[in-house]
Amino acid sequence: MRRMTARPANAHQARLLRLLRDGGPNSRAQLGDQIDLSRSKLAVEVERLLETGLVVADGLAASRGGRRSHNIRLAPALRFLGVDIGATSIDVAVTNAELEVLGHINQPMDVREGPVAVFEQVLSMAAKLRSSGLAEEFDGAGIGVPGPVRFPEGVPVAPPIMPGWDGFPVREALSQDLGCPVMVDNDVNLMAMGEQHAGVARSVGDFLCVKIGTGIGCGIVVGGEVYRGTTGSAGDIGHIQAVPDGRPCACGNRGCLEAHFSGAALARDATEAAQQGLSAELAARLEAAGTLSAVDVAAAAAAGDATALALIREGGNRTGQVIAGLVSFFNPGLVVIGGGVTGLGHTLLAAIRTQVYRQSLPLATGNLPIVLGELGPTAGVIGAARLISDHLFSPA
Amino acid sequence: MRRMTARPANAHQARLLRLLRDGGPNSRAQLGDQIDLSRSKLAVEVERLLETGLVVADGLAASRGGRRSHNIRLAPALRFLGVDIGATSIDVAVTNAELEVLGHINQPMDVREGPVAVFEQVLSMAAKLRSSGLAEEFDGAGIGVPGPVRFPEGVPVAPPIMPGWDGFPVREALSQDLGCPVMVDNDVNLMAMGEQHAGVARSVGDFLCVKIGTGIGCGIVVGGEVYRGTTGSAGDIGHIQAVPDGRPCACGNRGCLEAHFSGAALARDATEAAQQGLSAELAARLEAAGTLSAVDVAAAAAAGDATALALIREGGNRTGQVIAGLVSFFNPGLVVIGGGVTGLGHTLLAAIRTQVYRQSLPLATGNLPIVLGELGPTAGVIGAARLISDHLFSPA
DNA sequence: CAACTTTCTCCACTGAGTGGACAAAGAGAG
DNA sequence: CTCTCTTTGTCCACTCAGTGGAGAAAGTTG
Repeated sequence: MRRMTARPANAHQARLLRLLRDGGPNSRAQLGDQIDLSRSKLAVEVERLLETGLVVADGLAASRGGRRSHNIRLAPALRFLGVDIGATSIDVAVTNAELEVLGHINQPMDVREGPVAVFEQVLSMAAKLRSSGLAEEFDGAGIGVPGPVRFPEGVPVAPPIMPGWDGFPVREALSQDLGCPVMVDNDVNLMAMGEQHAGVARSVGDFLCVKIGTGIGCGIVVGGEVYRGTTGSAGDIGHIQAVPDGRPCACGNRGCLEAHFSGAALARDATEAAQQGLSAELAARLEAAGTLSAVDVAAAAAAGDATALALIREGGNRTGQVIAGLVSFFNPGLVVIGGGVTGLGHTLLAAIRTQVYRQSLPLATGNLPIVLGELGPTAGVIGAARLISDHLFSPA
Repeated sequence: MRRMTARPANAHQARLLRLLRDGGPNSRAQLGDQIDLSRSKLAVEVERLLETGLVVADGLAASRGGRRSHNIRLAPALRFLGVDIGATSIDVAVTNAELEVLGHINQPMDVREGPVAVFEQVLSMAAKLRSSGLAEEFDGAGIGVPGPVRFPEGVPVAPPIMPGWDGFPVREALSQDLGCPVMVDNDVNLMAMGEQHAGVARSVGDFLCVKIGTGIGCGIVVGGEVYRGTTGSAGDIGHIQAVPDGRPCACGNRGCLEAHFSGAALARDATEAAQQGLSAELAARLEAAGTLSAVDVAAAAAAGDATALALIREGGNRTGQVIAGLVSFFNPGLVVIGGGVTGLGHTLLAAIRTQVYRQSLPLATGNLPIVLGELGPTAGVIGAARLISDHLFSPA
């Protein structure tokens, strides 16, 4: 089953694998410039990696005025599977060892159906990708779930929106089914890793990645590493109080951010507004579809509907207030906004920025970019692939 | 001048020095159990440390059924200076290499007098400790200032309550004056390091340390290391909005936590209450002293004054709400409450606990102790000594 | 073809670290 | 007191990671 039987034997080899993953194919000489090793030692370690098959030398590069270099690259047949389980859909992608997405499919789904039903879908999607010729087998898989995870074991804990998943051995089950190593993490953390690897957060050490979808979560990256907290629930900002004595939330409290702004809350507020006759635009869409979603609000806003715009702005203000607090506390070098609601675009971003720049101190905001994620739905799957590759490209 | 000329030559030696600092005197055999080195190699490194004089072997320990062991300990003459500059007072202490406080003095002061005047006081306090025979010279000094610091350079940046300190080269100036290496940090971070080294936070990897004094700040420890943020302002929670459209704050905004609860805010509110005739107890104290401070409120509360208790409770609730948000976000393993206002004791702690346990999700609070710091004013100076010893006990 | 670059390989040498043998020094049993 | 066992510390030969220099291989430029 499992194909990538070899693992780097020491820290040098792990380092080399990551350099090749992040920097693409390279000559020995170029690798030598990026790693603190003599040419001799480097050659030895590369040789060993070639023996294991993790790395191949294919062809000669063009000369740069001297002897032509051998191109060293990660084994081109290596394949990682990235799975991003949201509240209402599944994303599955195949990547090569450089974490480039070779194929990506998406399906609607409801997490509340429980892990067994969801895994069936994931496996059939993986099979579909495999049968399309993108991969024979997978060398590793990363998977994100929309709730807190006990990271070392790869098991969800007390996930509010995923009844039936509590304690389910996701890592072990999927590893059995796929016949390869698996790592599990919170979906928000994977989005952060994705934007860090291939998106807006490259070369930023400390940043926050706020994902606004059905719920709201926040990935925290400290010194280039995802911070998960003591019990794996770090970044769970959806239940921070945004409005004193505000709307009741599913968690039992009142005024939680998530109760006031999220995909679900926005749909609810838009429906209310339509029923109260506040917006002809929204009412028409409700009439047509029978139900409203965040996408409808985005469309209405794009069409210039004042009510829709006001809803987005208010939600952005709430979110911005909470983020302002987090910025004061955490002093990040970057804030990334992502998730399904980014379809709301710059109206949302402007509202968030206004609040943060107004409320936080200049020292924290002076040089703080607040930007939309640039990878969209691929952030999660790339992050998932990166998670497992980080694991496999570390000393055994 | 400088006495501790030697520094550990490699990571092993640094590790050994820290083991001896944190675990006290030890035999070679016991050290071997705590470090991943063969006895032979260990003996070599210990021998080298003995040669440098950083470490001494004095006497034999009692036998445990075999050959008696030599006691290896850090040079008993090593002395660190810990300085904690608050808004209204200075704490200075001398410690030995194990960071035990040998002498500690405190003086009232006003940071707004500027760095030159304050440093004069610090130096005279240090001289006093020296002349009392506790130290001949200092091998290193750590200093905490009540504002953000550019850590690598040891320079305060844009400190709101310390006009005149912005950009002042604290590290370099003090190093010149004392003739020893100096490290500078935010006072709150030092308090966190102190409680981590010798207080309630031993053996906790991720925790928050909230210091409520003239202002409010929060030390953040991630994986045993202080997290300082991108510009050194991490943990600056005093200006998180606690009350929408609340009291005006010195920073220009409204409703900042610090404007509603802090030593200064409490004094102001108590004075108002006394003048409005809400509390005979507070009015009497105001009459007697001409002015009220947080200490008066604490005393009135201890005497059972309802108004004072209400003020403390309300402040605790505000603070607790903010901390609840931080707990959701950061998912710490411990929250420590410290600073001058801890004199308010369990009324304050109870209010904070109530808010946090009520508002944050069970997964984050399930096993979360919220406790008062156990070191009081020595936390800062111990943290300062630890800061410089961490620096000196690292490979050169 | 000569001169110069760049890349890669080979090899002798250094030095960190290991593990086992053994010496030193004590406790406890008979 | 002697013998055995335990604990601590020292010594030494050996392994292996890593270095740096010499030089071969394979180009470009003039």
